[in-house]
Amino acid sequence: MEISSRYNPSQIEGKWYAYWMDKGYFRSVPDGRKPFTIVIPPPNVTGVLHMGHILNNTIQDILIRRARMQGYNACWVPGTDHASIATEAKVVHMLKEKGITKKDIGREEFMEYAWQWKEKHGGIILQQLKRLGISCDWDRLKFTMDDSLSESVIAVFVDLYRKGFIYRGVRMVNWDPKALTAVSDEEVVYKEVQSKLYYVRYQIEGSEGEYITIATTRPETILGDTAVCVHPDDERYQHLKGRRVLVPLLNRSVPLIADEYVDPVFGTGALKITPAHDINDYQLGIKYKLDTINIFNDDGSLNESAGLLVGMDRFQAREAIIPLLEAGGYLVKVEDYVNKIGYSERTQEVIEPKLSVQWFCDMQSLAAPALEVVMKEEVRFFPDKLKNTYAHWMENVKDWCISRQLWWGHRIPAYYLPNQEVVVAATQEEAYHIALEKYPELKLRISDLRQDEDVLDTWFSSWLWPITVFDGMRYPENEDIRYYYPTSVLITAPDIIFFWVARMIMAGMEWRGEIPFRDVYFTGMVRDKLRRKMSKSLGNSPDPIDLMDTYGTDGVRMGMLLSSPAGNDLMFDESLCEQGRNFNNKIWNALRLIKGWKVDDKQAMPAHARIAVDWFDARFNQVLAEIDDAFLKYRLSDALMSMYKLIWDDFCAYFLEIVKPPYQQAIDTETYQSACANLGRLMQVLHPFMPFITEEVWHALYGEEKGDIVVSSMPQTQAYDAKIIHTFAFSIEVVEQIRRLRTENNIAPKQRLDLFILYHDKEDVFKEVISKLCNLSAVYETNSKREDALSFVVHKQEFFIPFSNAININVEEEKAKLQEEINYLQGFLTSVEKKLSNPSFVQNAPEKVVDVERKKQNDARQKLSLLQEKIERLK
RNA sequence: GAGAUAUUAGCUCAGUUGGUUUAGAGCGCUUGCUUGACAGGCAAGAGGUCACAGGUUCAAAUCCCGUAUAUCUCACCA
Repeated sequence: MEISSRYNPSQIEGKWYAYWMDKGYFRSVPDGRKPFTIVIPPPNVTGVLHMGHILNNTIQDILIRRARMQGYNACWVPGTDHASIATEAKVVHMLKEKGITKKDIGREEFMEYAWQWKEKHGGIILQQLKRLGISCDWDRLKFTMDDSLSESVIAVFVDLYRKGFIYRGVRMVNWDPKALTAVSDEEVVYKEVQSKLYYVRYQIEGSEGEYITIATTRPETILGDTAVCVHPDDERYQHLKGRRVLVPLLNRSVPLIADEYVDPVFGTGALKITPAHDINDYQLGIKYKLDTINIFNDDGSLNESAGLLVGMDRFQAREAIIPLLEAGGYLVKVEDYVNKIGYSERTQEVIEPKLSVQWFCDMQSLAAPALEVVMKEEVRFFPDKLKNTYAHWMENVKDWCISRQLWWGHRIPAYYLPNQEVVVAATQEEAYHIALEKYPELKLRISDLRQDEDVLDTWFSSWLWPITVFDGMRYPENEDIRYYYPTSVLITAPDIIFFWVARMIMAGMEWRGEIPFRDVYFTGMVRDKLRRKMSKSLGNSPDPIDLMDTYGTDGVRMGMLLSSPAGNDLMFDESLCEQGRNFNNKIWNALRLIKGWKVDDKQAMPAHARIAVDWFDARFNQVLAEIDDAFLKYRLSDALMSMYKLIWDDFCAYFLEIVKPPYQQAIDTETYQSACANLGRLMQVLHPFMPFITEEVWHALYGEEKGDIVVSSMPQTQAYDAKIIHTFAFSIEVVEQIRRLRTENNIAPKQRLDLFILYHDKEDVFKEVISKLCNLSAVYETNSKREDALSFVVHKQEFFIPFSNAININVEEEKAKLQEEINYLQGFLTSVEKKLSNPSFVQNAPEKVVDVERKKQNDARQKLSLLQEKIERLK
C-alpha cells in the first residue's frame, strides 16, 4: 500500500490516545515493582490551556513514560484546584449578569451555583491536556474540594490550631478591594509606577500662619491622619516639639510626634501618619497610642469616617481632594515621582493595607525541618541555584494569613459562642461537645454556635496535595500512601516556590515526617521571542490547540522542549514546532524507505552493510549512554537533541544511505531486519518525547507482534566498540573531503571516481563505506604520490582522485583552500611550540599534558609538510 | 537598598572539578542540486579577540577582584 510522503499527525494522534486509554496503560495500582510517582501541579478549575501548561505537562509526561518503559510502576495523578478567588469571581460575574448578588441568595445557594459552574466549566483544561497526550492515571483524578481532600484540610487546620500554630488576630493585611478579601504577602506583586508626590502644609495649632509641610503620594488618606511625625534630631522642627497640628480640610487636632523611623532627607522630613492605612504608620500608631481612623469601605470607597468625599472611590478621591486642598491654601507643590505599588496577583487590583481580624499560621517551626532537607539535598532542586532563594525565604519566613473573605473554598472550622469564645473542631457537633464541656454554665444549644464565615487560602489545601491525593491524611497507613509517597519528582515553575513547593515540604515533614518528593524540576517561564512574558493582555501567546492542529502534538512537544534547559526561561518561537513537524516527517520517510524495500532471503549481506550494522549498534549505545546521563541531570532538551541527531544524521544520513540497495534492487534479509530493529529501538527511546508517531511507526514495523511501544521495555545501554566509531568517523571525514571536491569542481554526483590512498601512518578506514557514500568505482592503496590527481589530506593520510577528461578542476580555488589550511596549521603549530619552548611548562605541567602537546606538534608538522608539497605541485 | 544568577556565532543554548589539535550544537544565512524515502529534502560553505578592565597560573571561556548590562528573589521612605 502506498504511504503518503508527508506525515499526517491528525489521523494518528486521537486514535492512539483512545487505544492507550482503552487498554488501561496509564492505570497504576501498588504492586511489587518500584513506584515512580508524579502528582500534577493542579491547574485552576477556571484555567484554559496555555503554553506554560504545555511545557510543564510535556516534561512530566516524558519522565513518566520513560519510567513506565524502564519497568517502574509509573503513576501520574491528575487533578485541579478550586482556586477560591478566581472561581468565586467567575461565579459572581455570572450571577451579576442574571442580576443576582451574593447577598441576595446567601451562602448555600451561592455554593450550589458555584458547584454547577465547576461541573460545567471545570473540566475544560483536562480535556485540553489529554490532547497533549499526557499519560495520567485518570481513574485517580482529584479535586481539592473532593470530600476526602476537604476533610483532610479541615483536620489539618484543627491539628495546627491545637498545636498552637494557628491563631486569630487583628493585623494589617493585604486587602484586595476587588475580590473583597485579604490575601497573603506572597500574593502581592510590587510594580514600579509613575505617580505624584504632593506637598501639603498643616497648620500648627494655636499659631495662625505657621505651618509644617509633609509629602505624600496618597493625599486622600489625609482624612484618616492622626499625627504628623518628624525625626527627633531634625533641626528644622525642634521648636515644634510637643505642639499639635490641624489636619487640612477637617481641622482635626493631632499630635506632632518625633520618631527615628522618619528619614529627614526625604521630602520635607515631615511625615503624615495614617495608622489605619499604612503598615509603618500602624506600627507608629501602636508605639505612640495614636487614634486609628479607618476611612475606607471594603471596596476601597471612602466611608463616613472620612468626613469628606464619602462614597467616592479611593482613586477618584485622590484627584478630587486636590482642588479642595488648593482652595484651602494647603497644597504647596506637586512633583512627579516613581514608586512601587503592590497589586493583587489574582485581580491586578491595587492592594489596600487594611486592619482586620484574620487567621494566621505561624510558620517558623514548620520551616526549620523543611529548610534542612533542601540544604542537605534530600530534596534536590534543579537547577540548584534556587536553593539560595528558598533558604532566604525560609530563614525570614513570616506568618501566613490563611483566611479569605470568600465562600468558595474550605470554610474555617471555628465556631463562636455567645460569650465571644471560639472553639475549633472538625464538625459543628464536635465543637458543640467541646463547648458544652468547657462552658457548662452557658447551657448551650447547638444552634448557638456560629461558624466563621471565611474560607481558607487555596494554598492551604494545595500544600497537602502529595499526601491527600493518596488519602494519606485521613488514613496515614493506607496502601497507596505507603507505596507512592514520597513521590519521585515535582515539575513546577519557580514563581510558586514559596506558595507551594516550600509549603508542601513543610506539610510533608509535619504530617508524614518525610519529604514529599525527591527532586524538584523548575521549568523556566515561557516568553515570546522578544523575551516578553506570554500574556493574554499582550496577545502574544499562540493558542496551543491551534499549534497542535498545525504542527501535530508531537511537533509541538518537540518545539516546546528544544529550547528549555531546566530553570532557564525559554523564548518560544513557532518555528521550533515547525522543526518538530519536519523531524516527524523525516522519521516518517525513513519508515517509508524501509517498508518500500523488497527483501530477498537468498541475497548475501554486502560488506558495507555489515560495517553499517556493526557501527550503528556501537553508535546507538554510545548515544544511549549520553541520554541516560542527560536524564539523570534533567537535561531533557539535551537528551532530545541527541536523539534528533542520532536519527537524522547517524541513522538516516549514514546508516540508511549505506545499506540502501540500488534502485529497484532487493535487500538481503539480515540488513533489512537490522534496519527495522534499529528504527524500532530508536522509536522506543524517542517515545517519551513523541508518543504518537513512535507508536504508529512501531506498529507499521511490527504489526501486533511486539505489542505496544508505550509499554515496551526501554533499551538499555550495552558495552560498545569505540574503535569502530572512531574508524567510521575517520571514514566520514574522507567522505566529506571527496564531496567537497565534487562540489568545488562541479563534478556530477553520477560521475564515478577512483580513490587512491597513500598511508603515511597506517590507519583503518572503511573503504566500502566511502565507496558507497561517494559513488566510487574503486578504492586502491598506493605507495607513491599520484600526479594528475586531485588530492587531500585527512589526519596524516593522503588521498588522490585521478583526473579524467570529464573533470574540470578549479586550480585557483584549490590553492586558496590549501593556503588557508596551511595558515591555520602554522598558527596552530606556533602556539604549540610556544608552549613547548617554555621551560616552566615542560617542568610543571603533568607529563601527560606535555606529551599531548608533543604529539600535536608532530602531527601538525607532518601534515604541514604534506600540504606544502601539494601546493608546490599545483604551481 | 541587600542578595543571587547570568553575559560564548545573526537567534536560542552546550562547554561536566583550568590542559583533549587556537571554542561546539540546533535554527537561521550563502551557494549548488527535483540525486528514485523525504524541497517539511540533499550536498557544500560562511560566521565567535568567549561583555569590558585587571589579577592568579607553566596554562583561563573556565579561578579571583572590579566595572557595565540583564534577569530573579527579598526589603521598601511617605
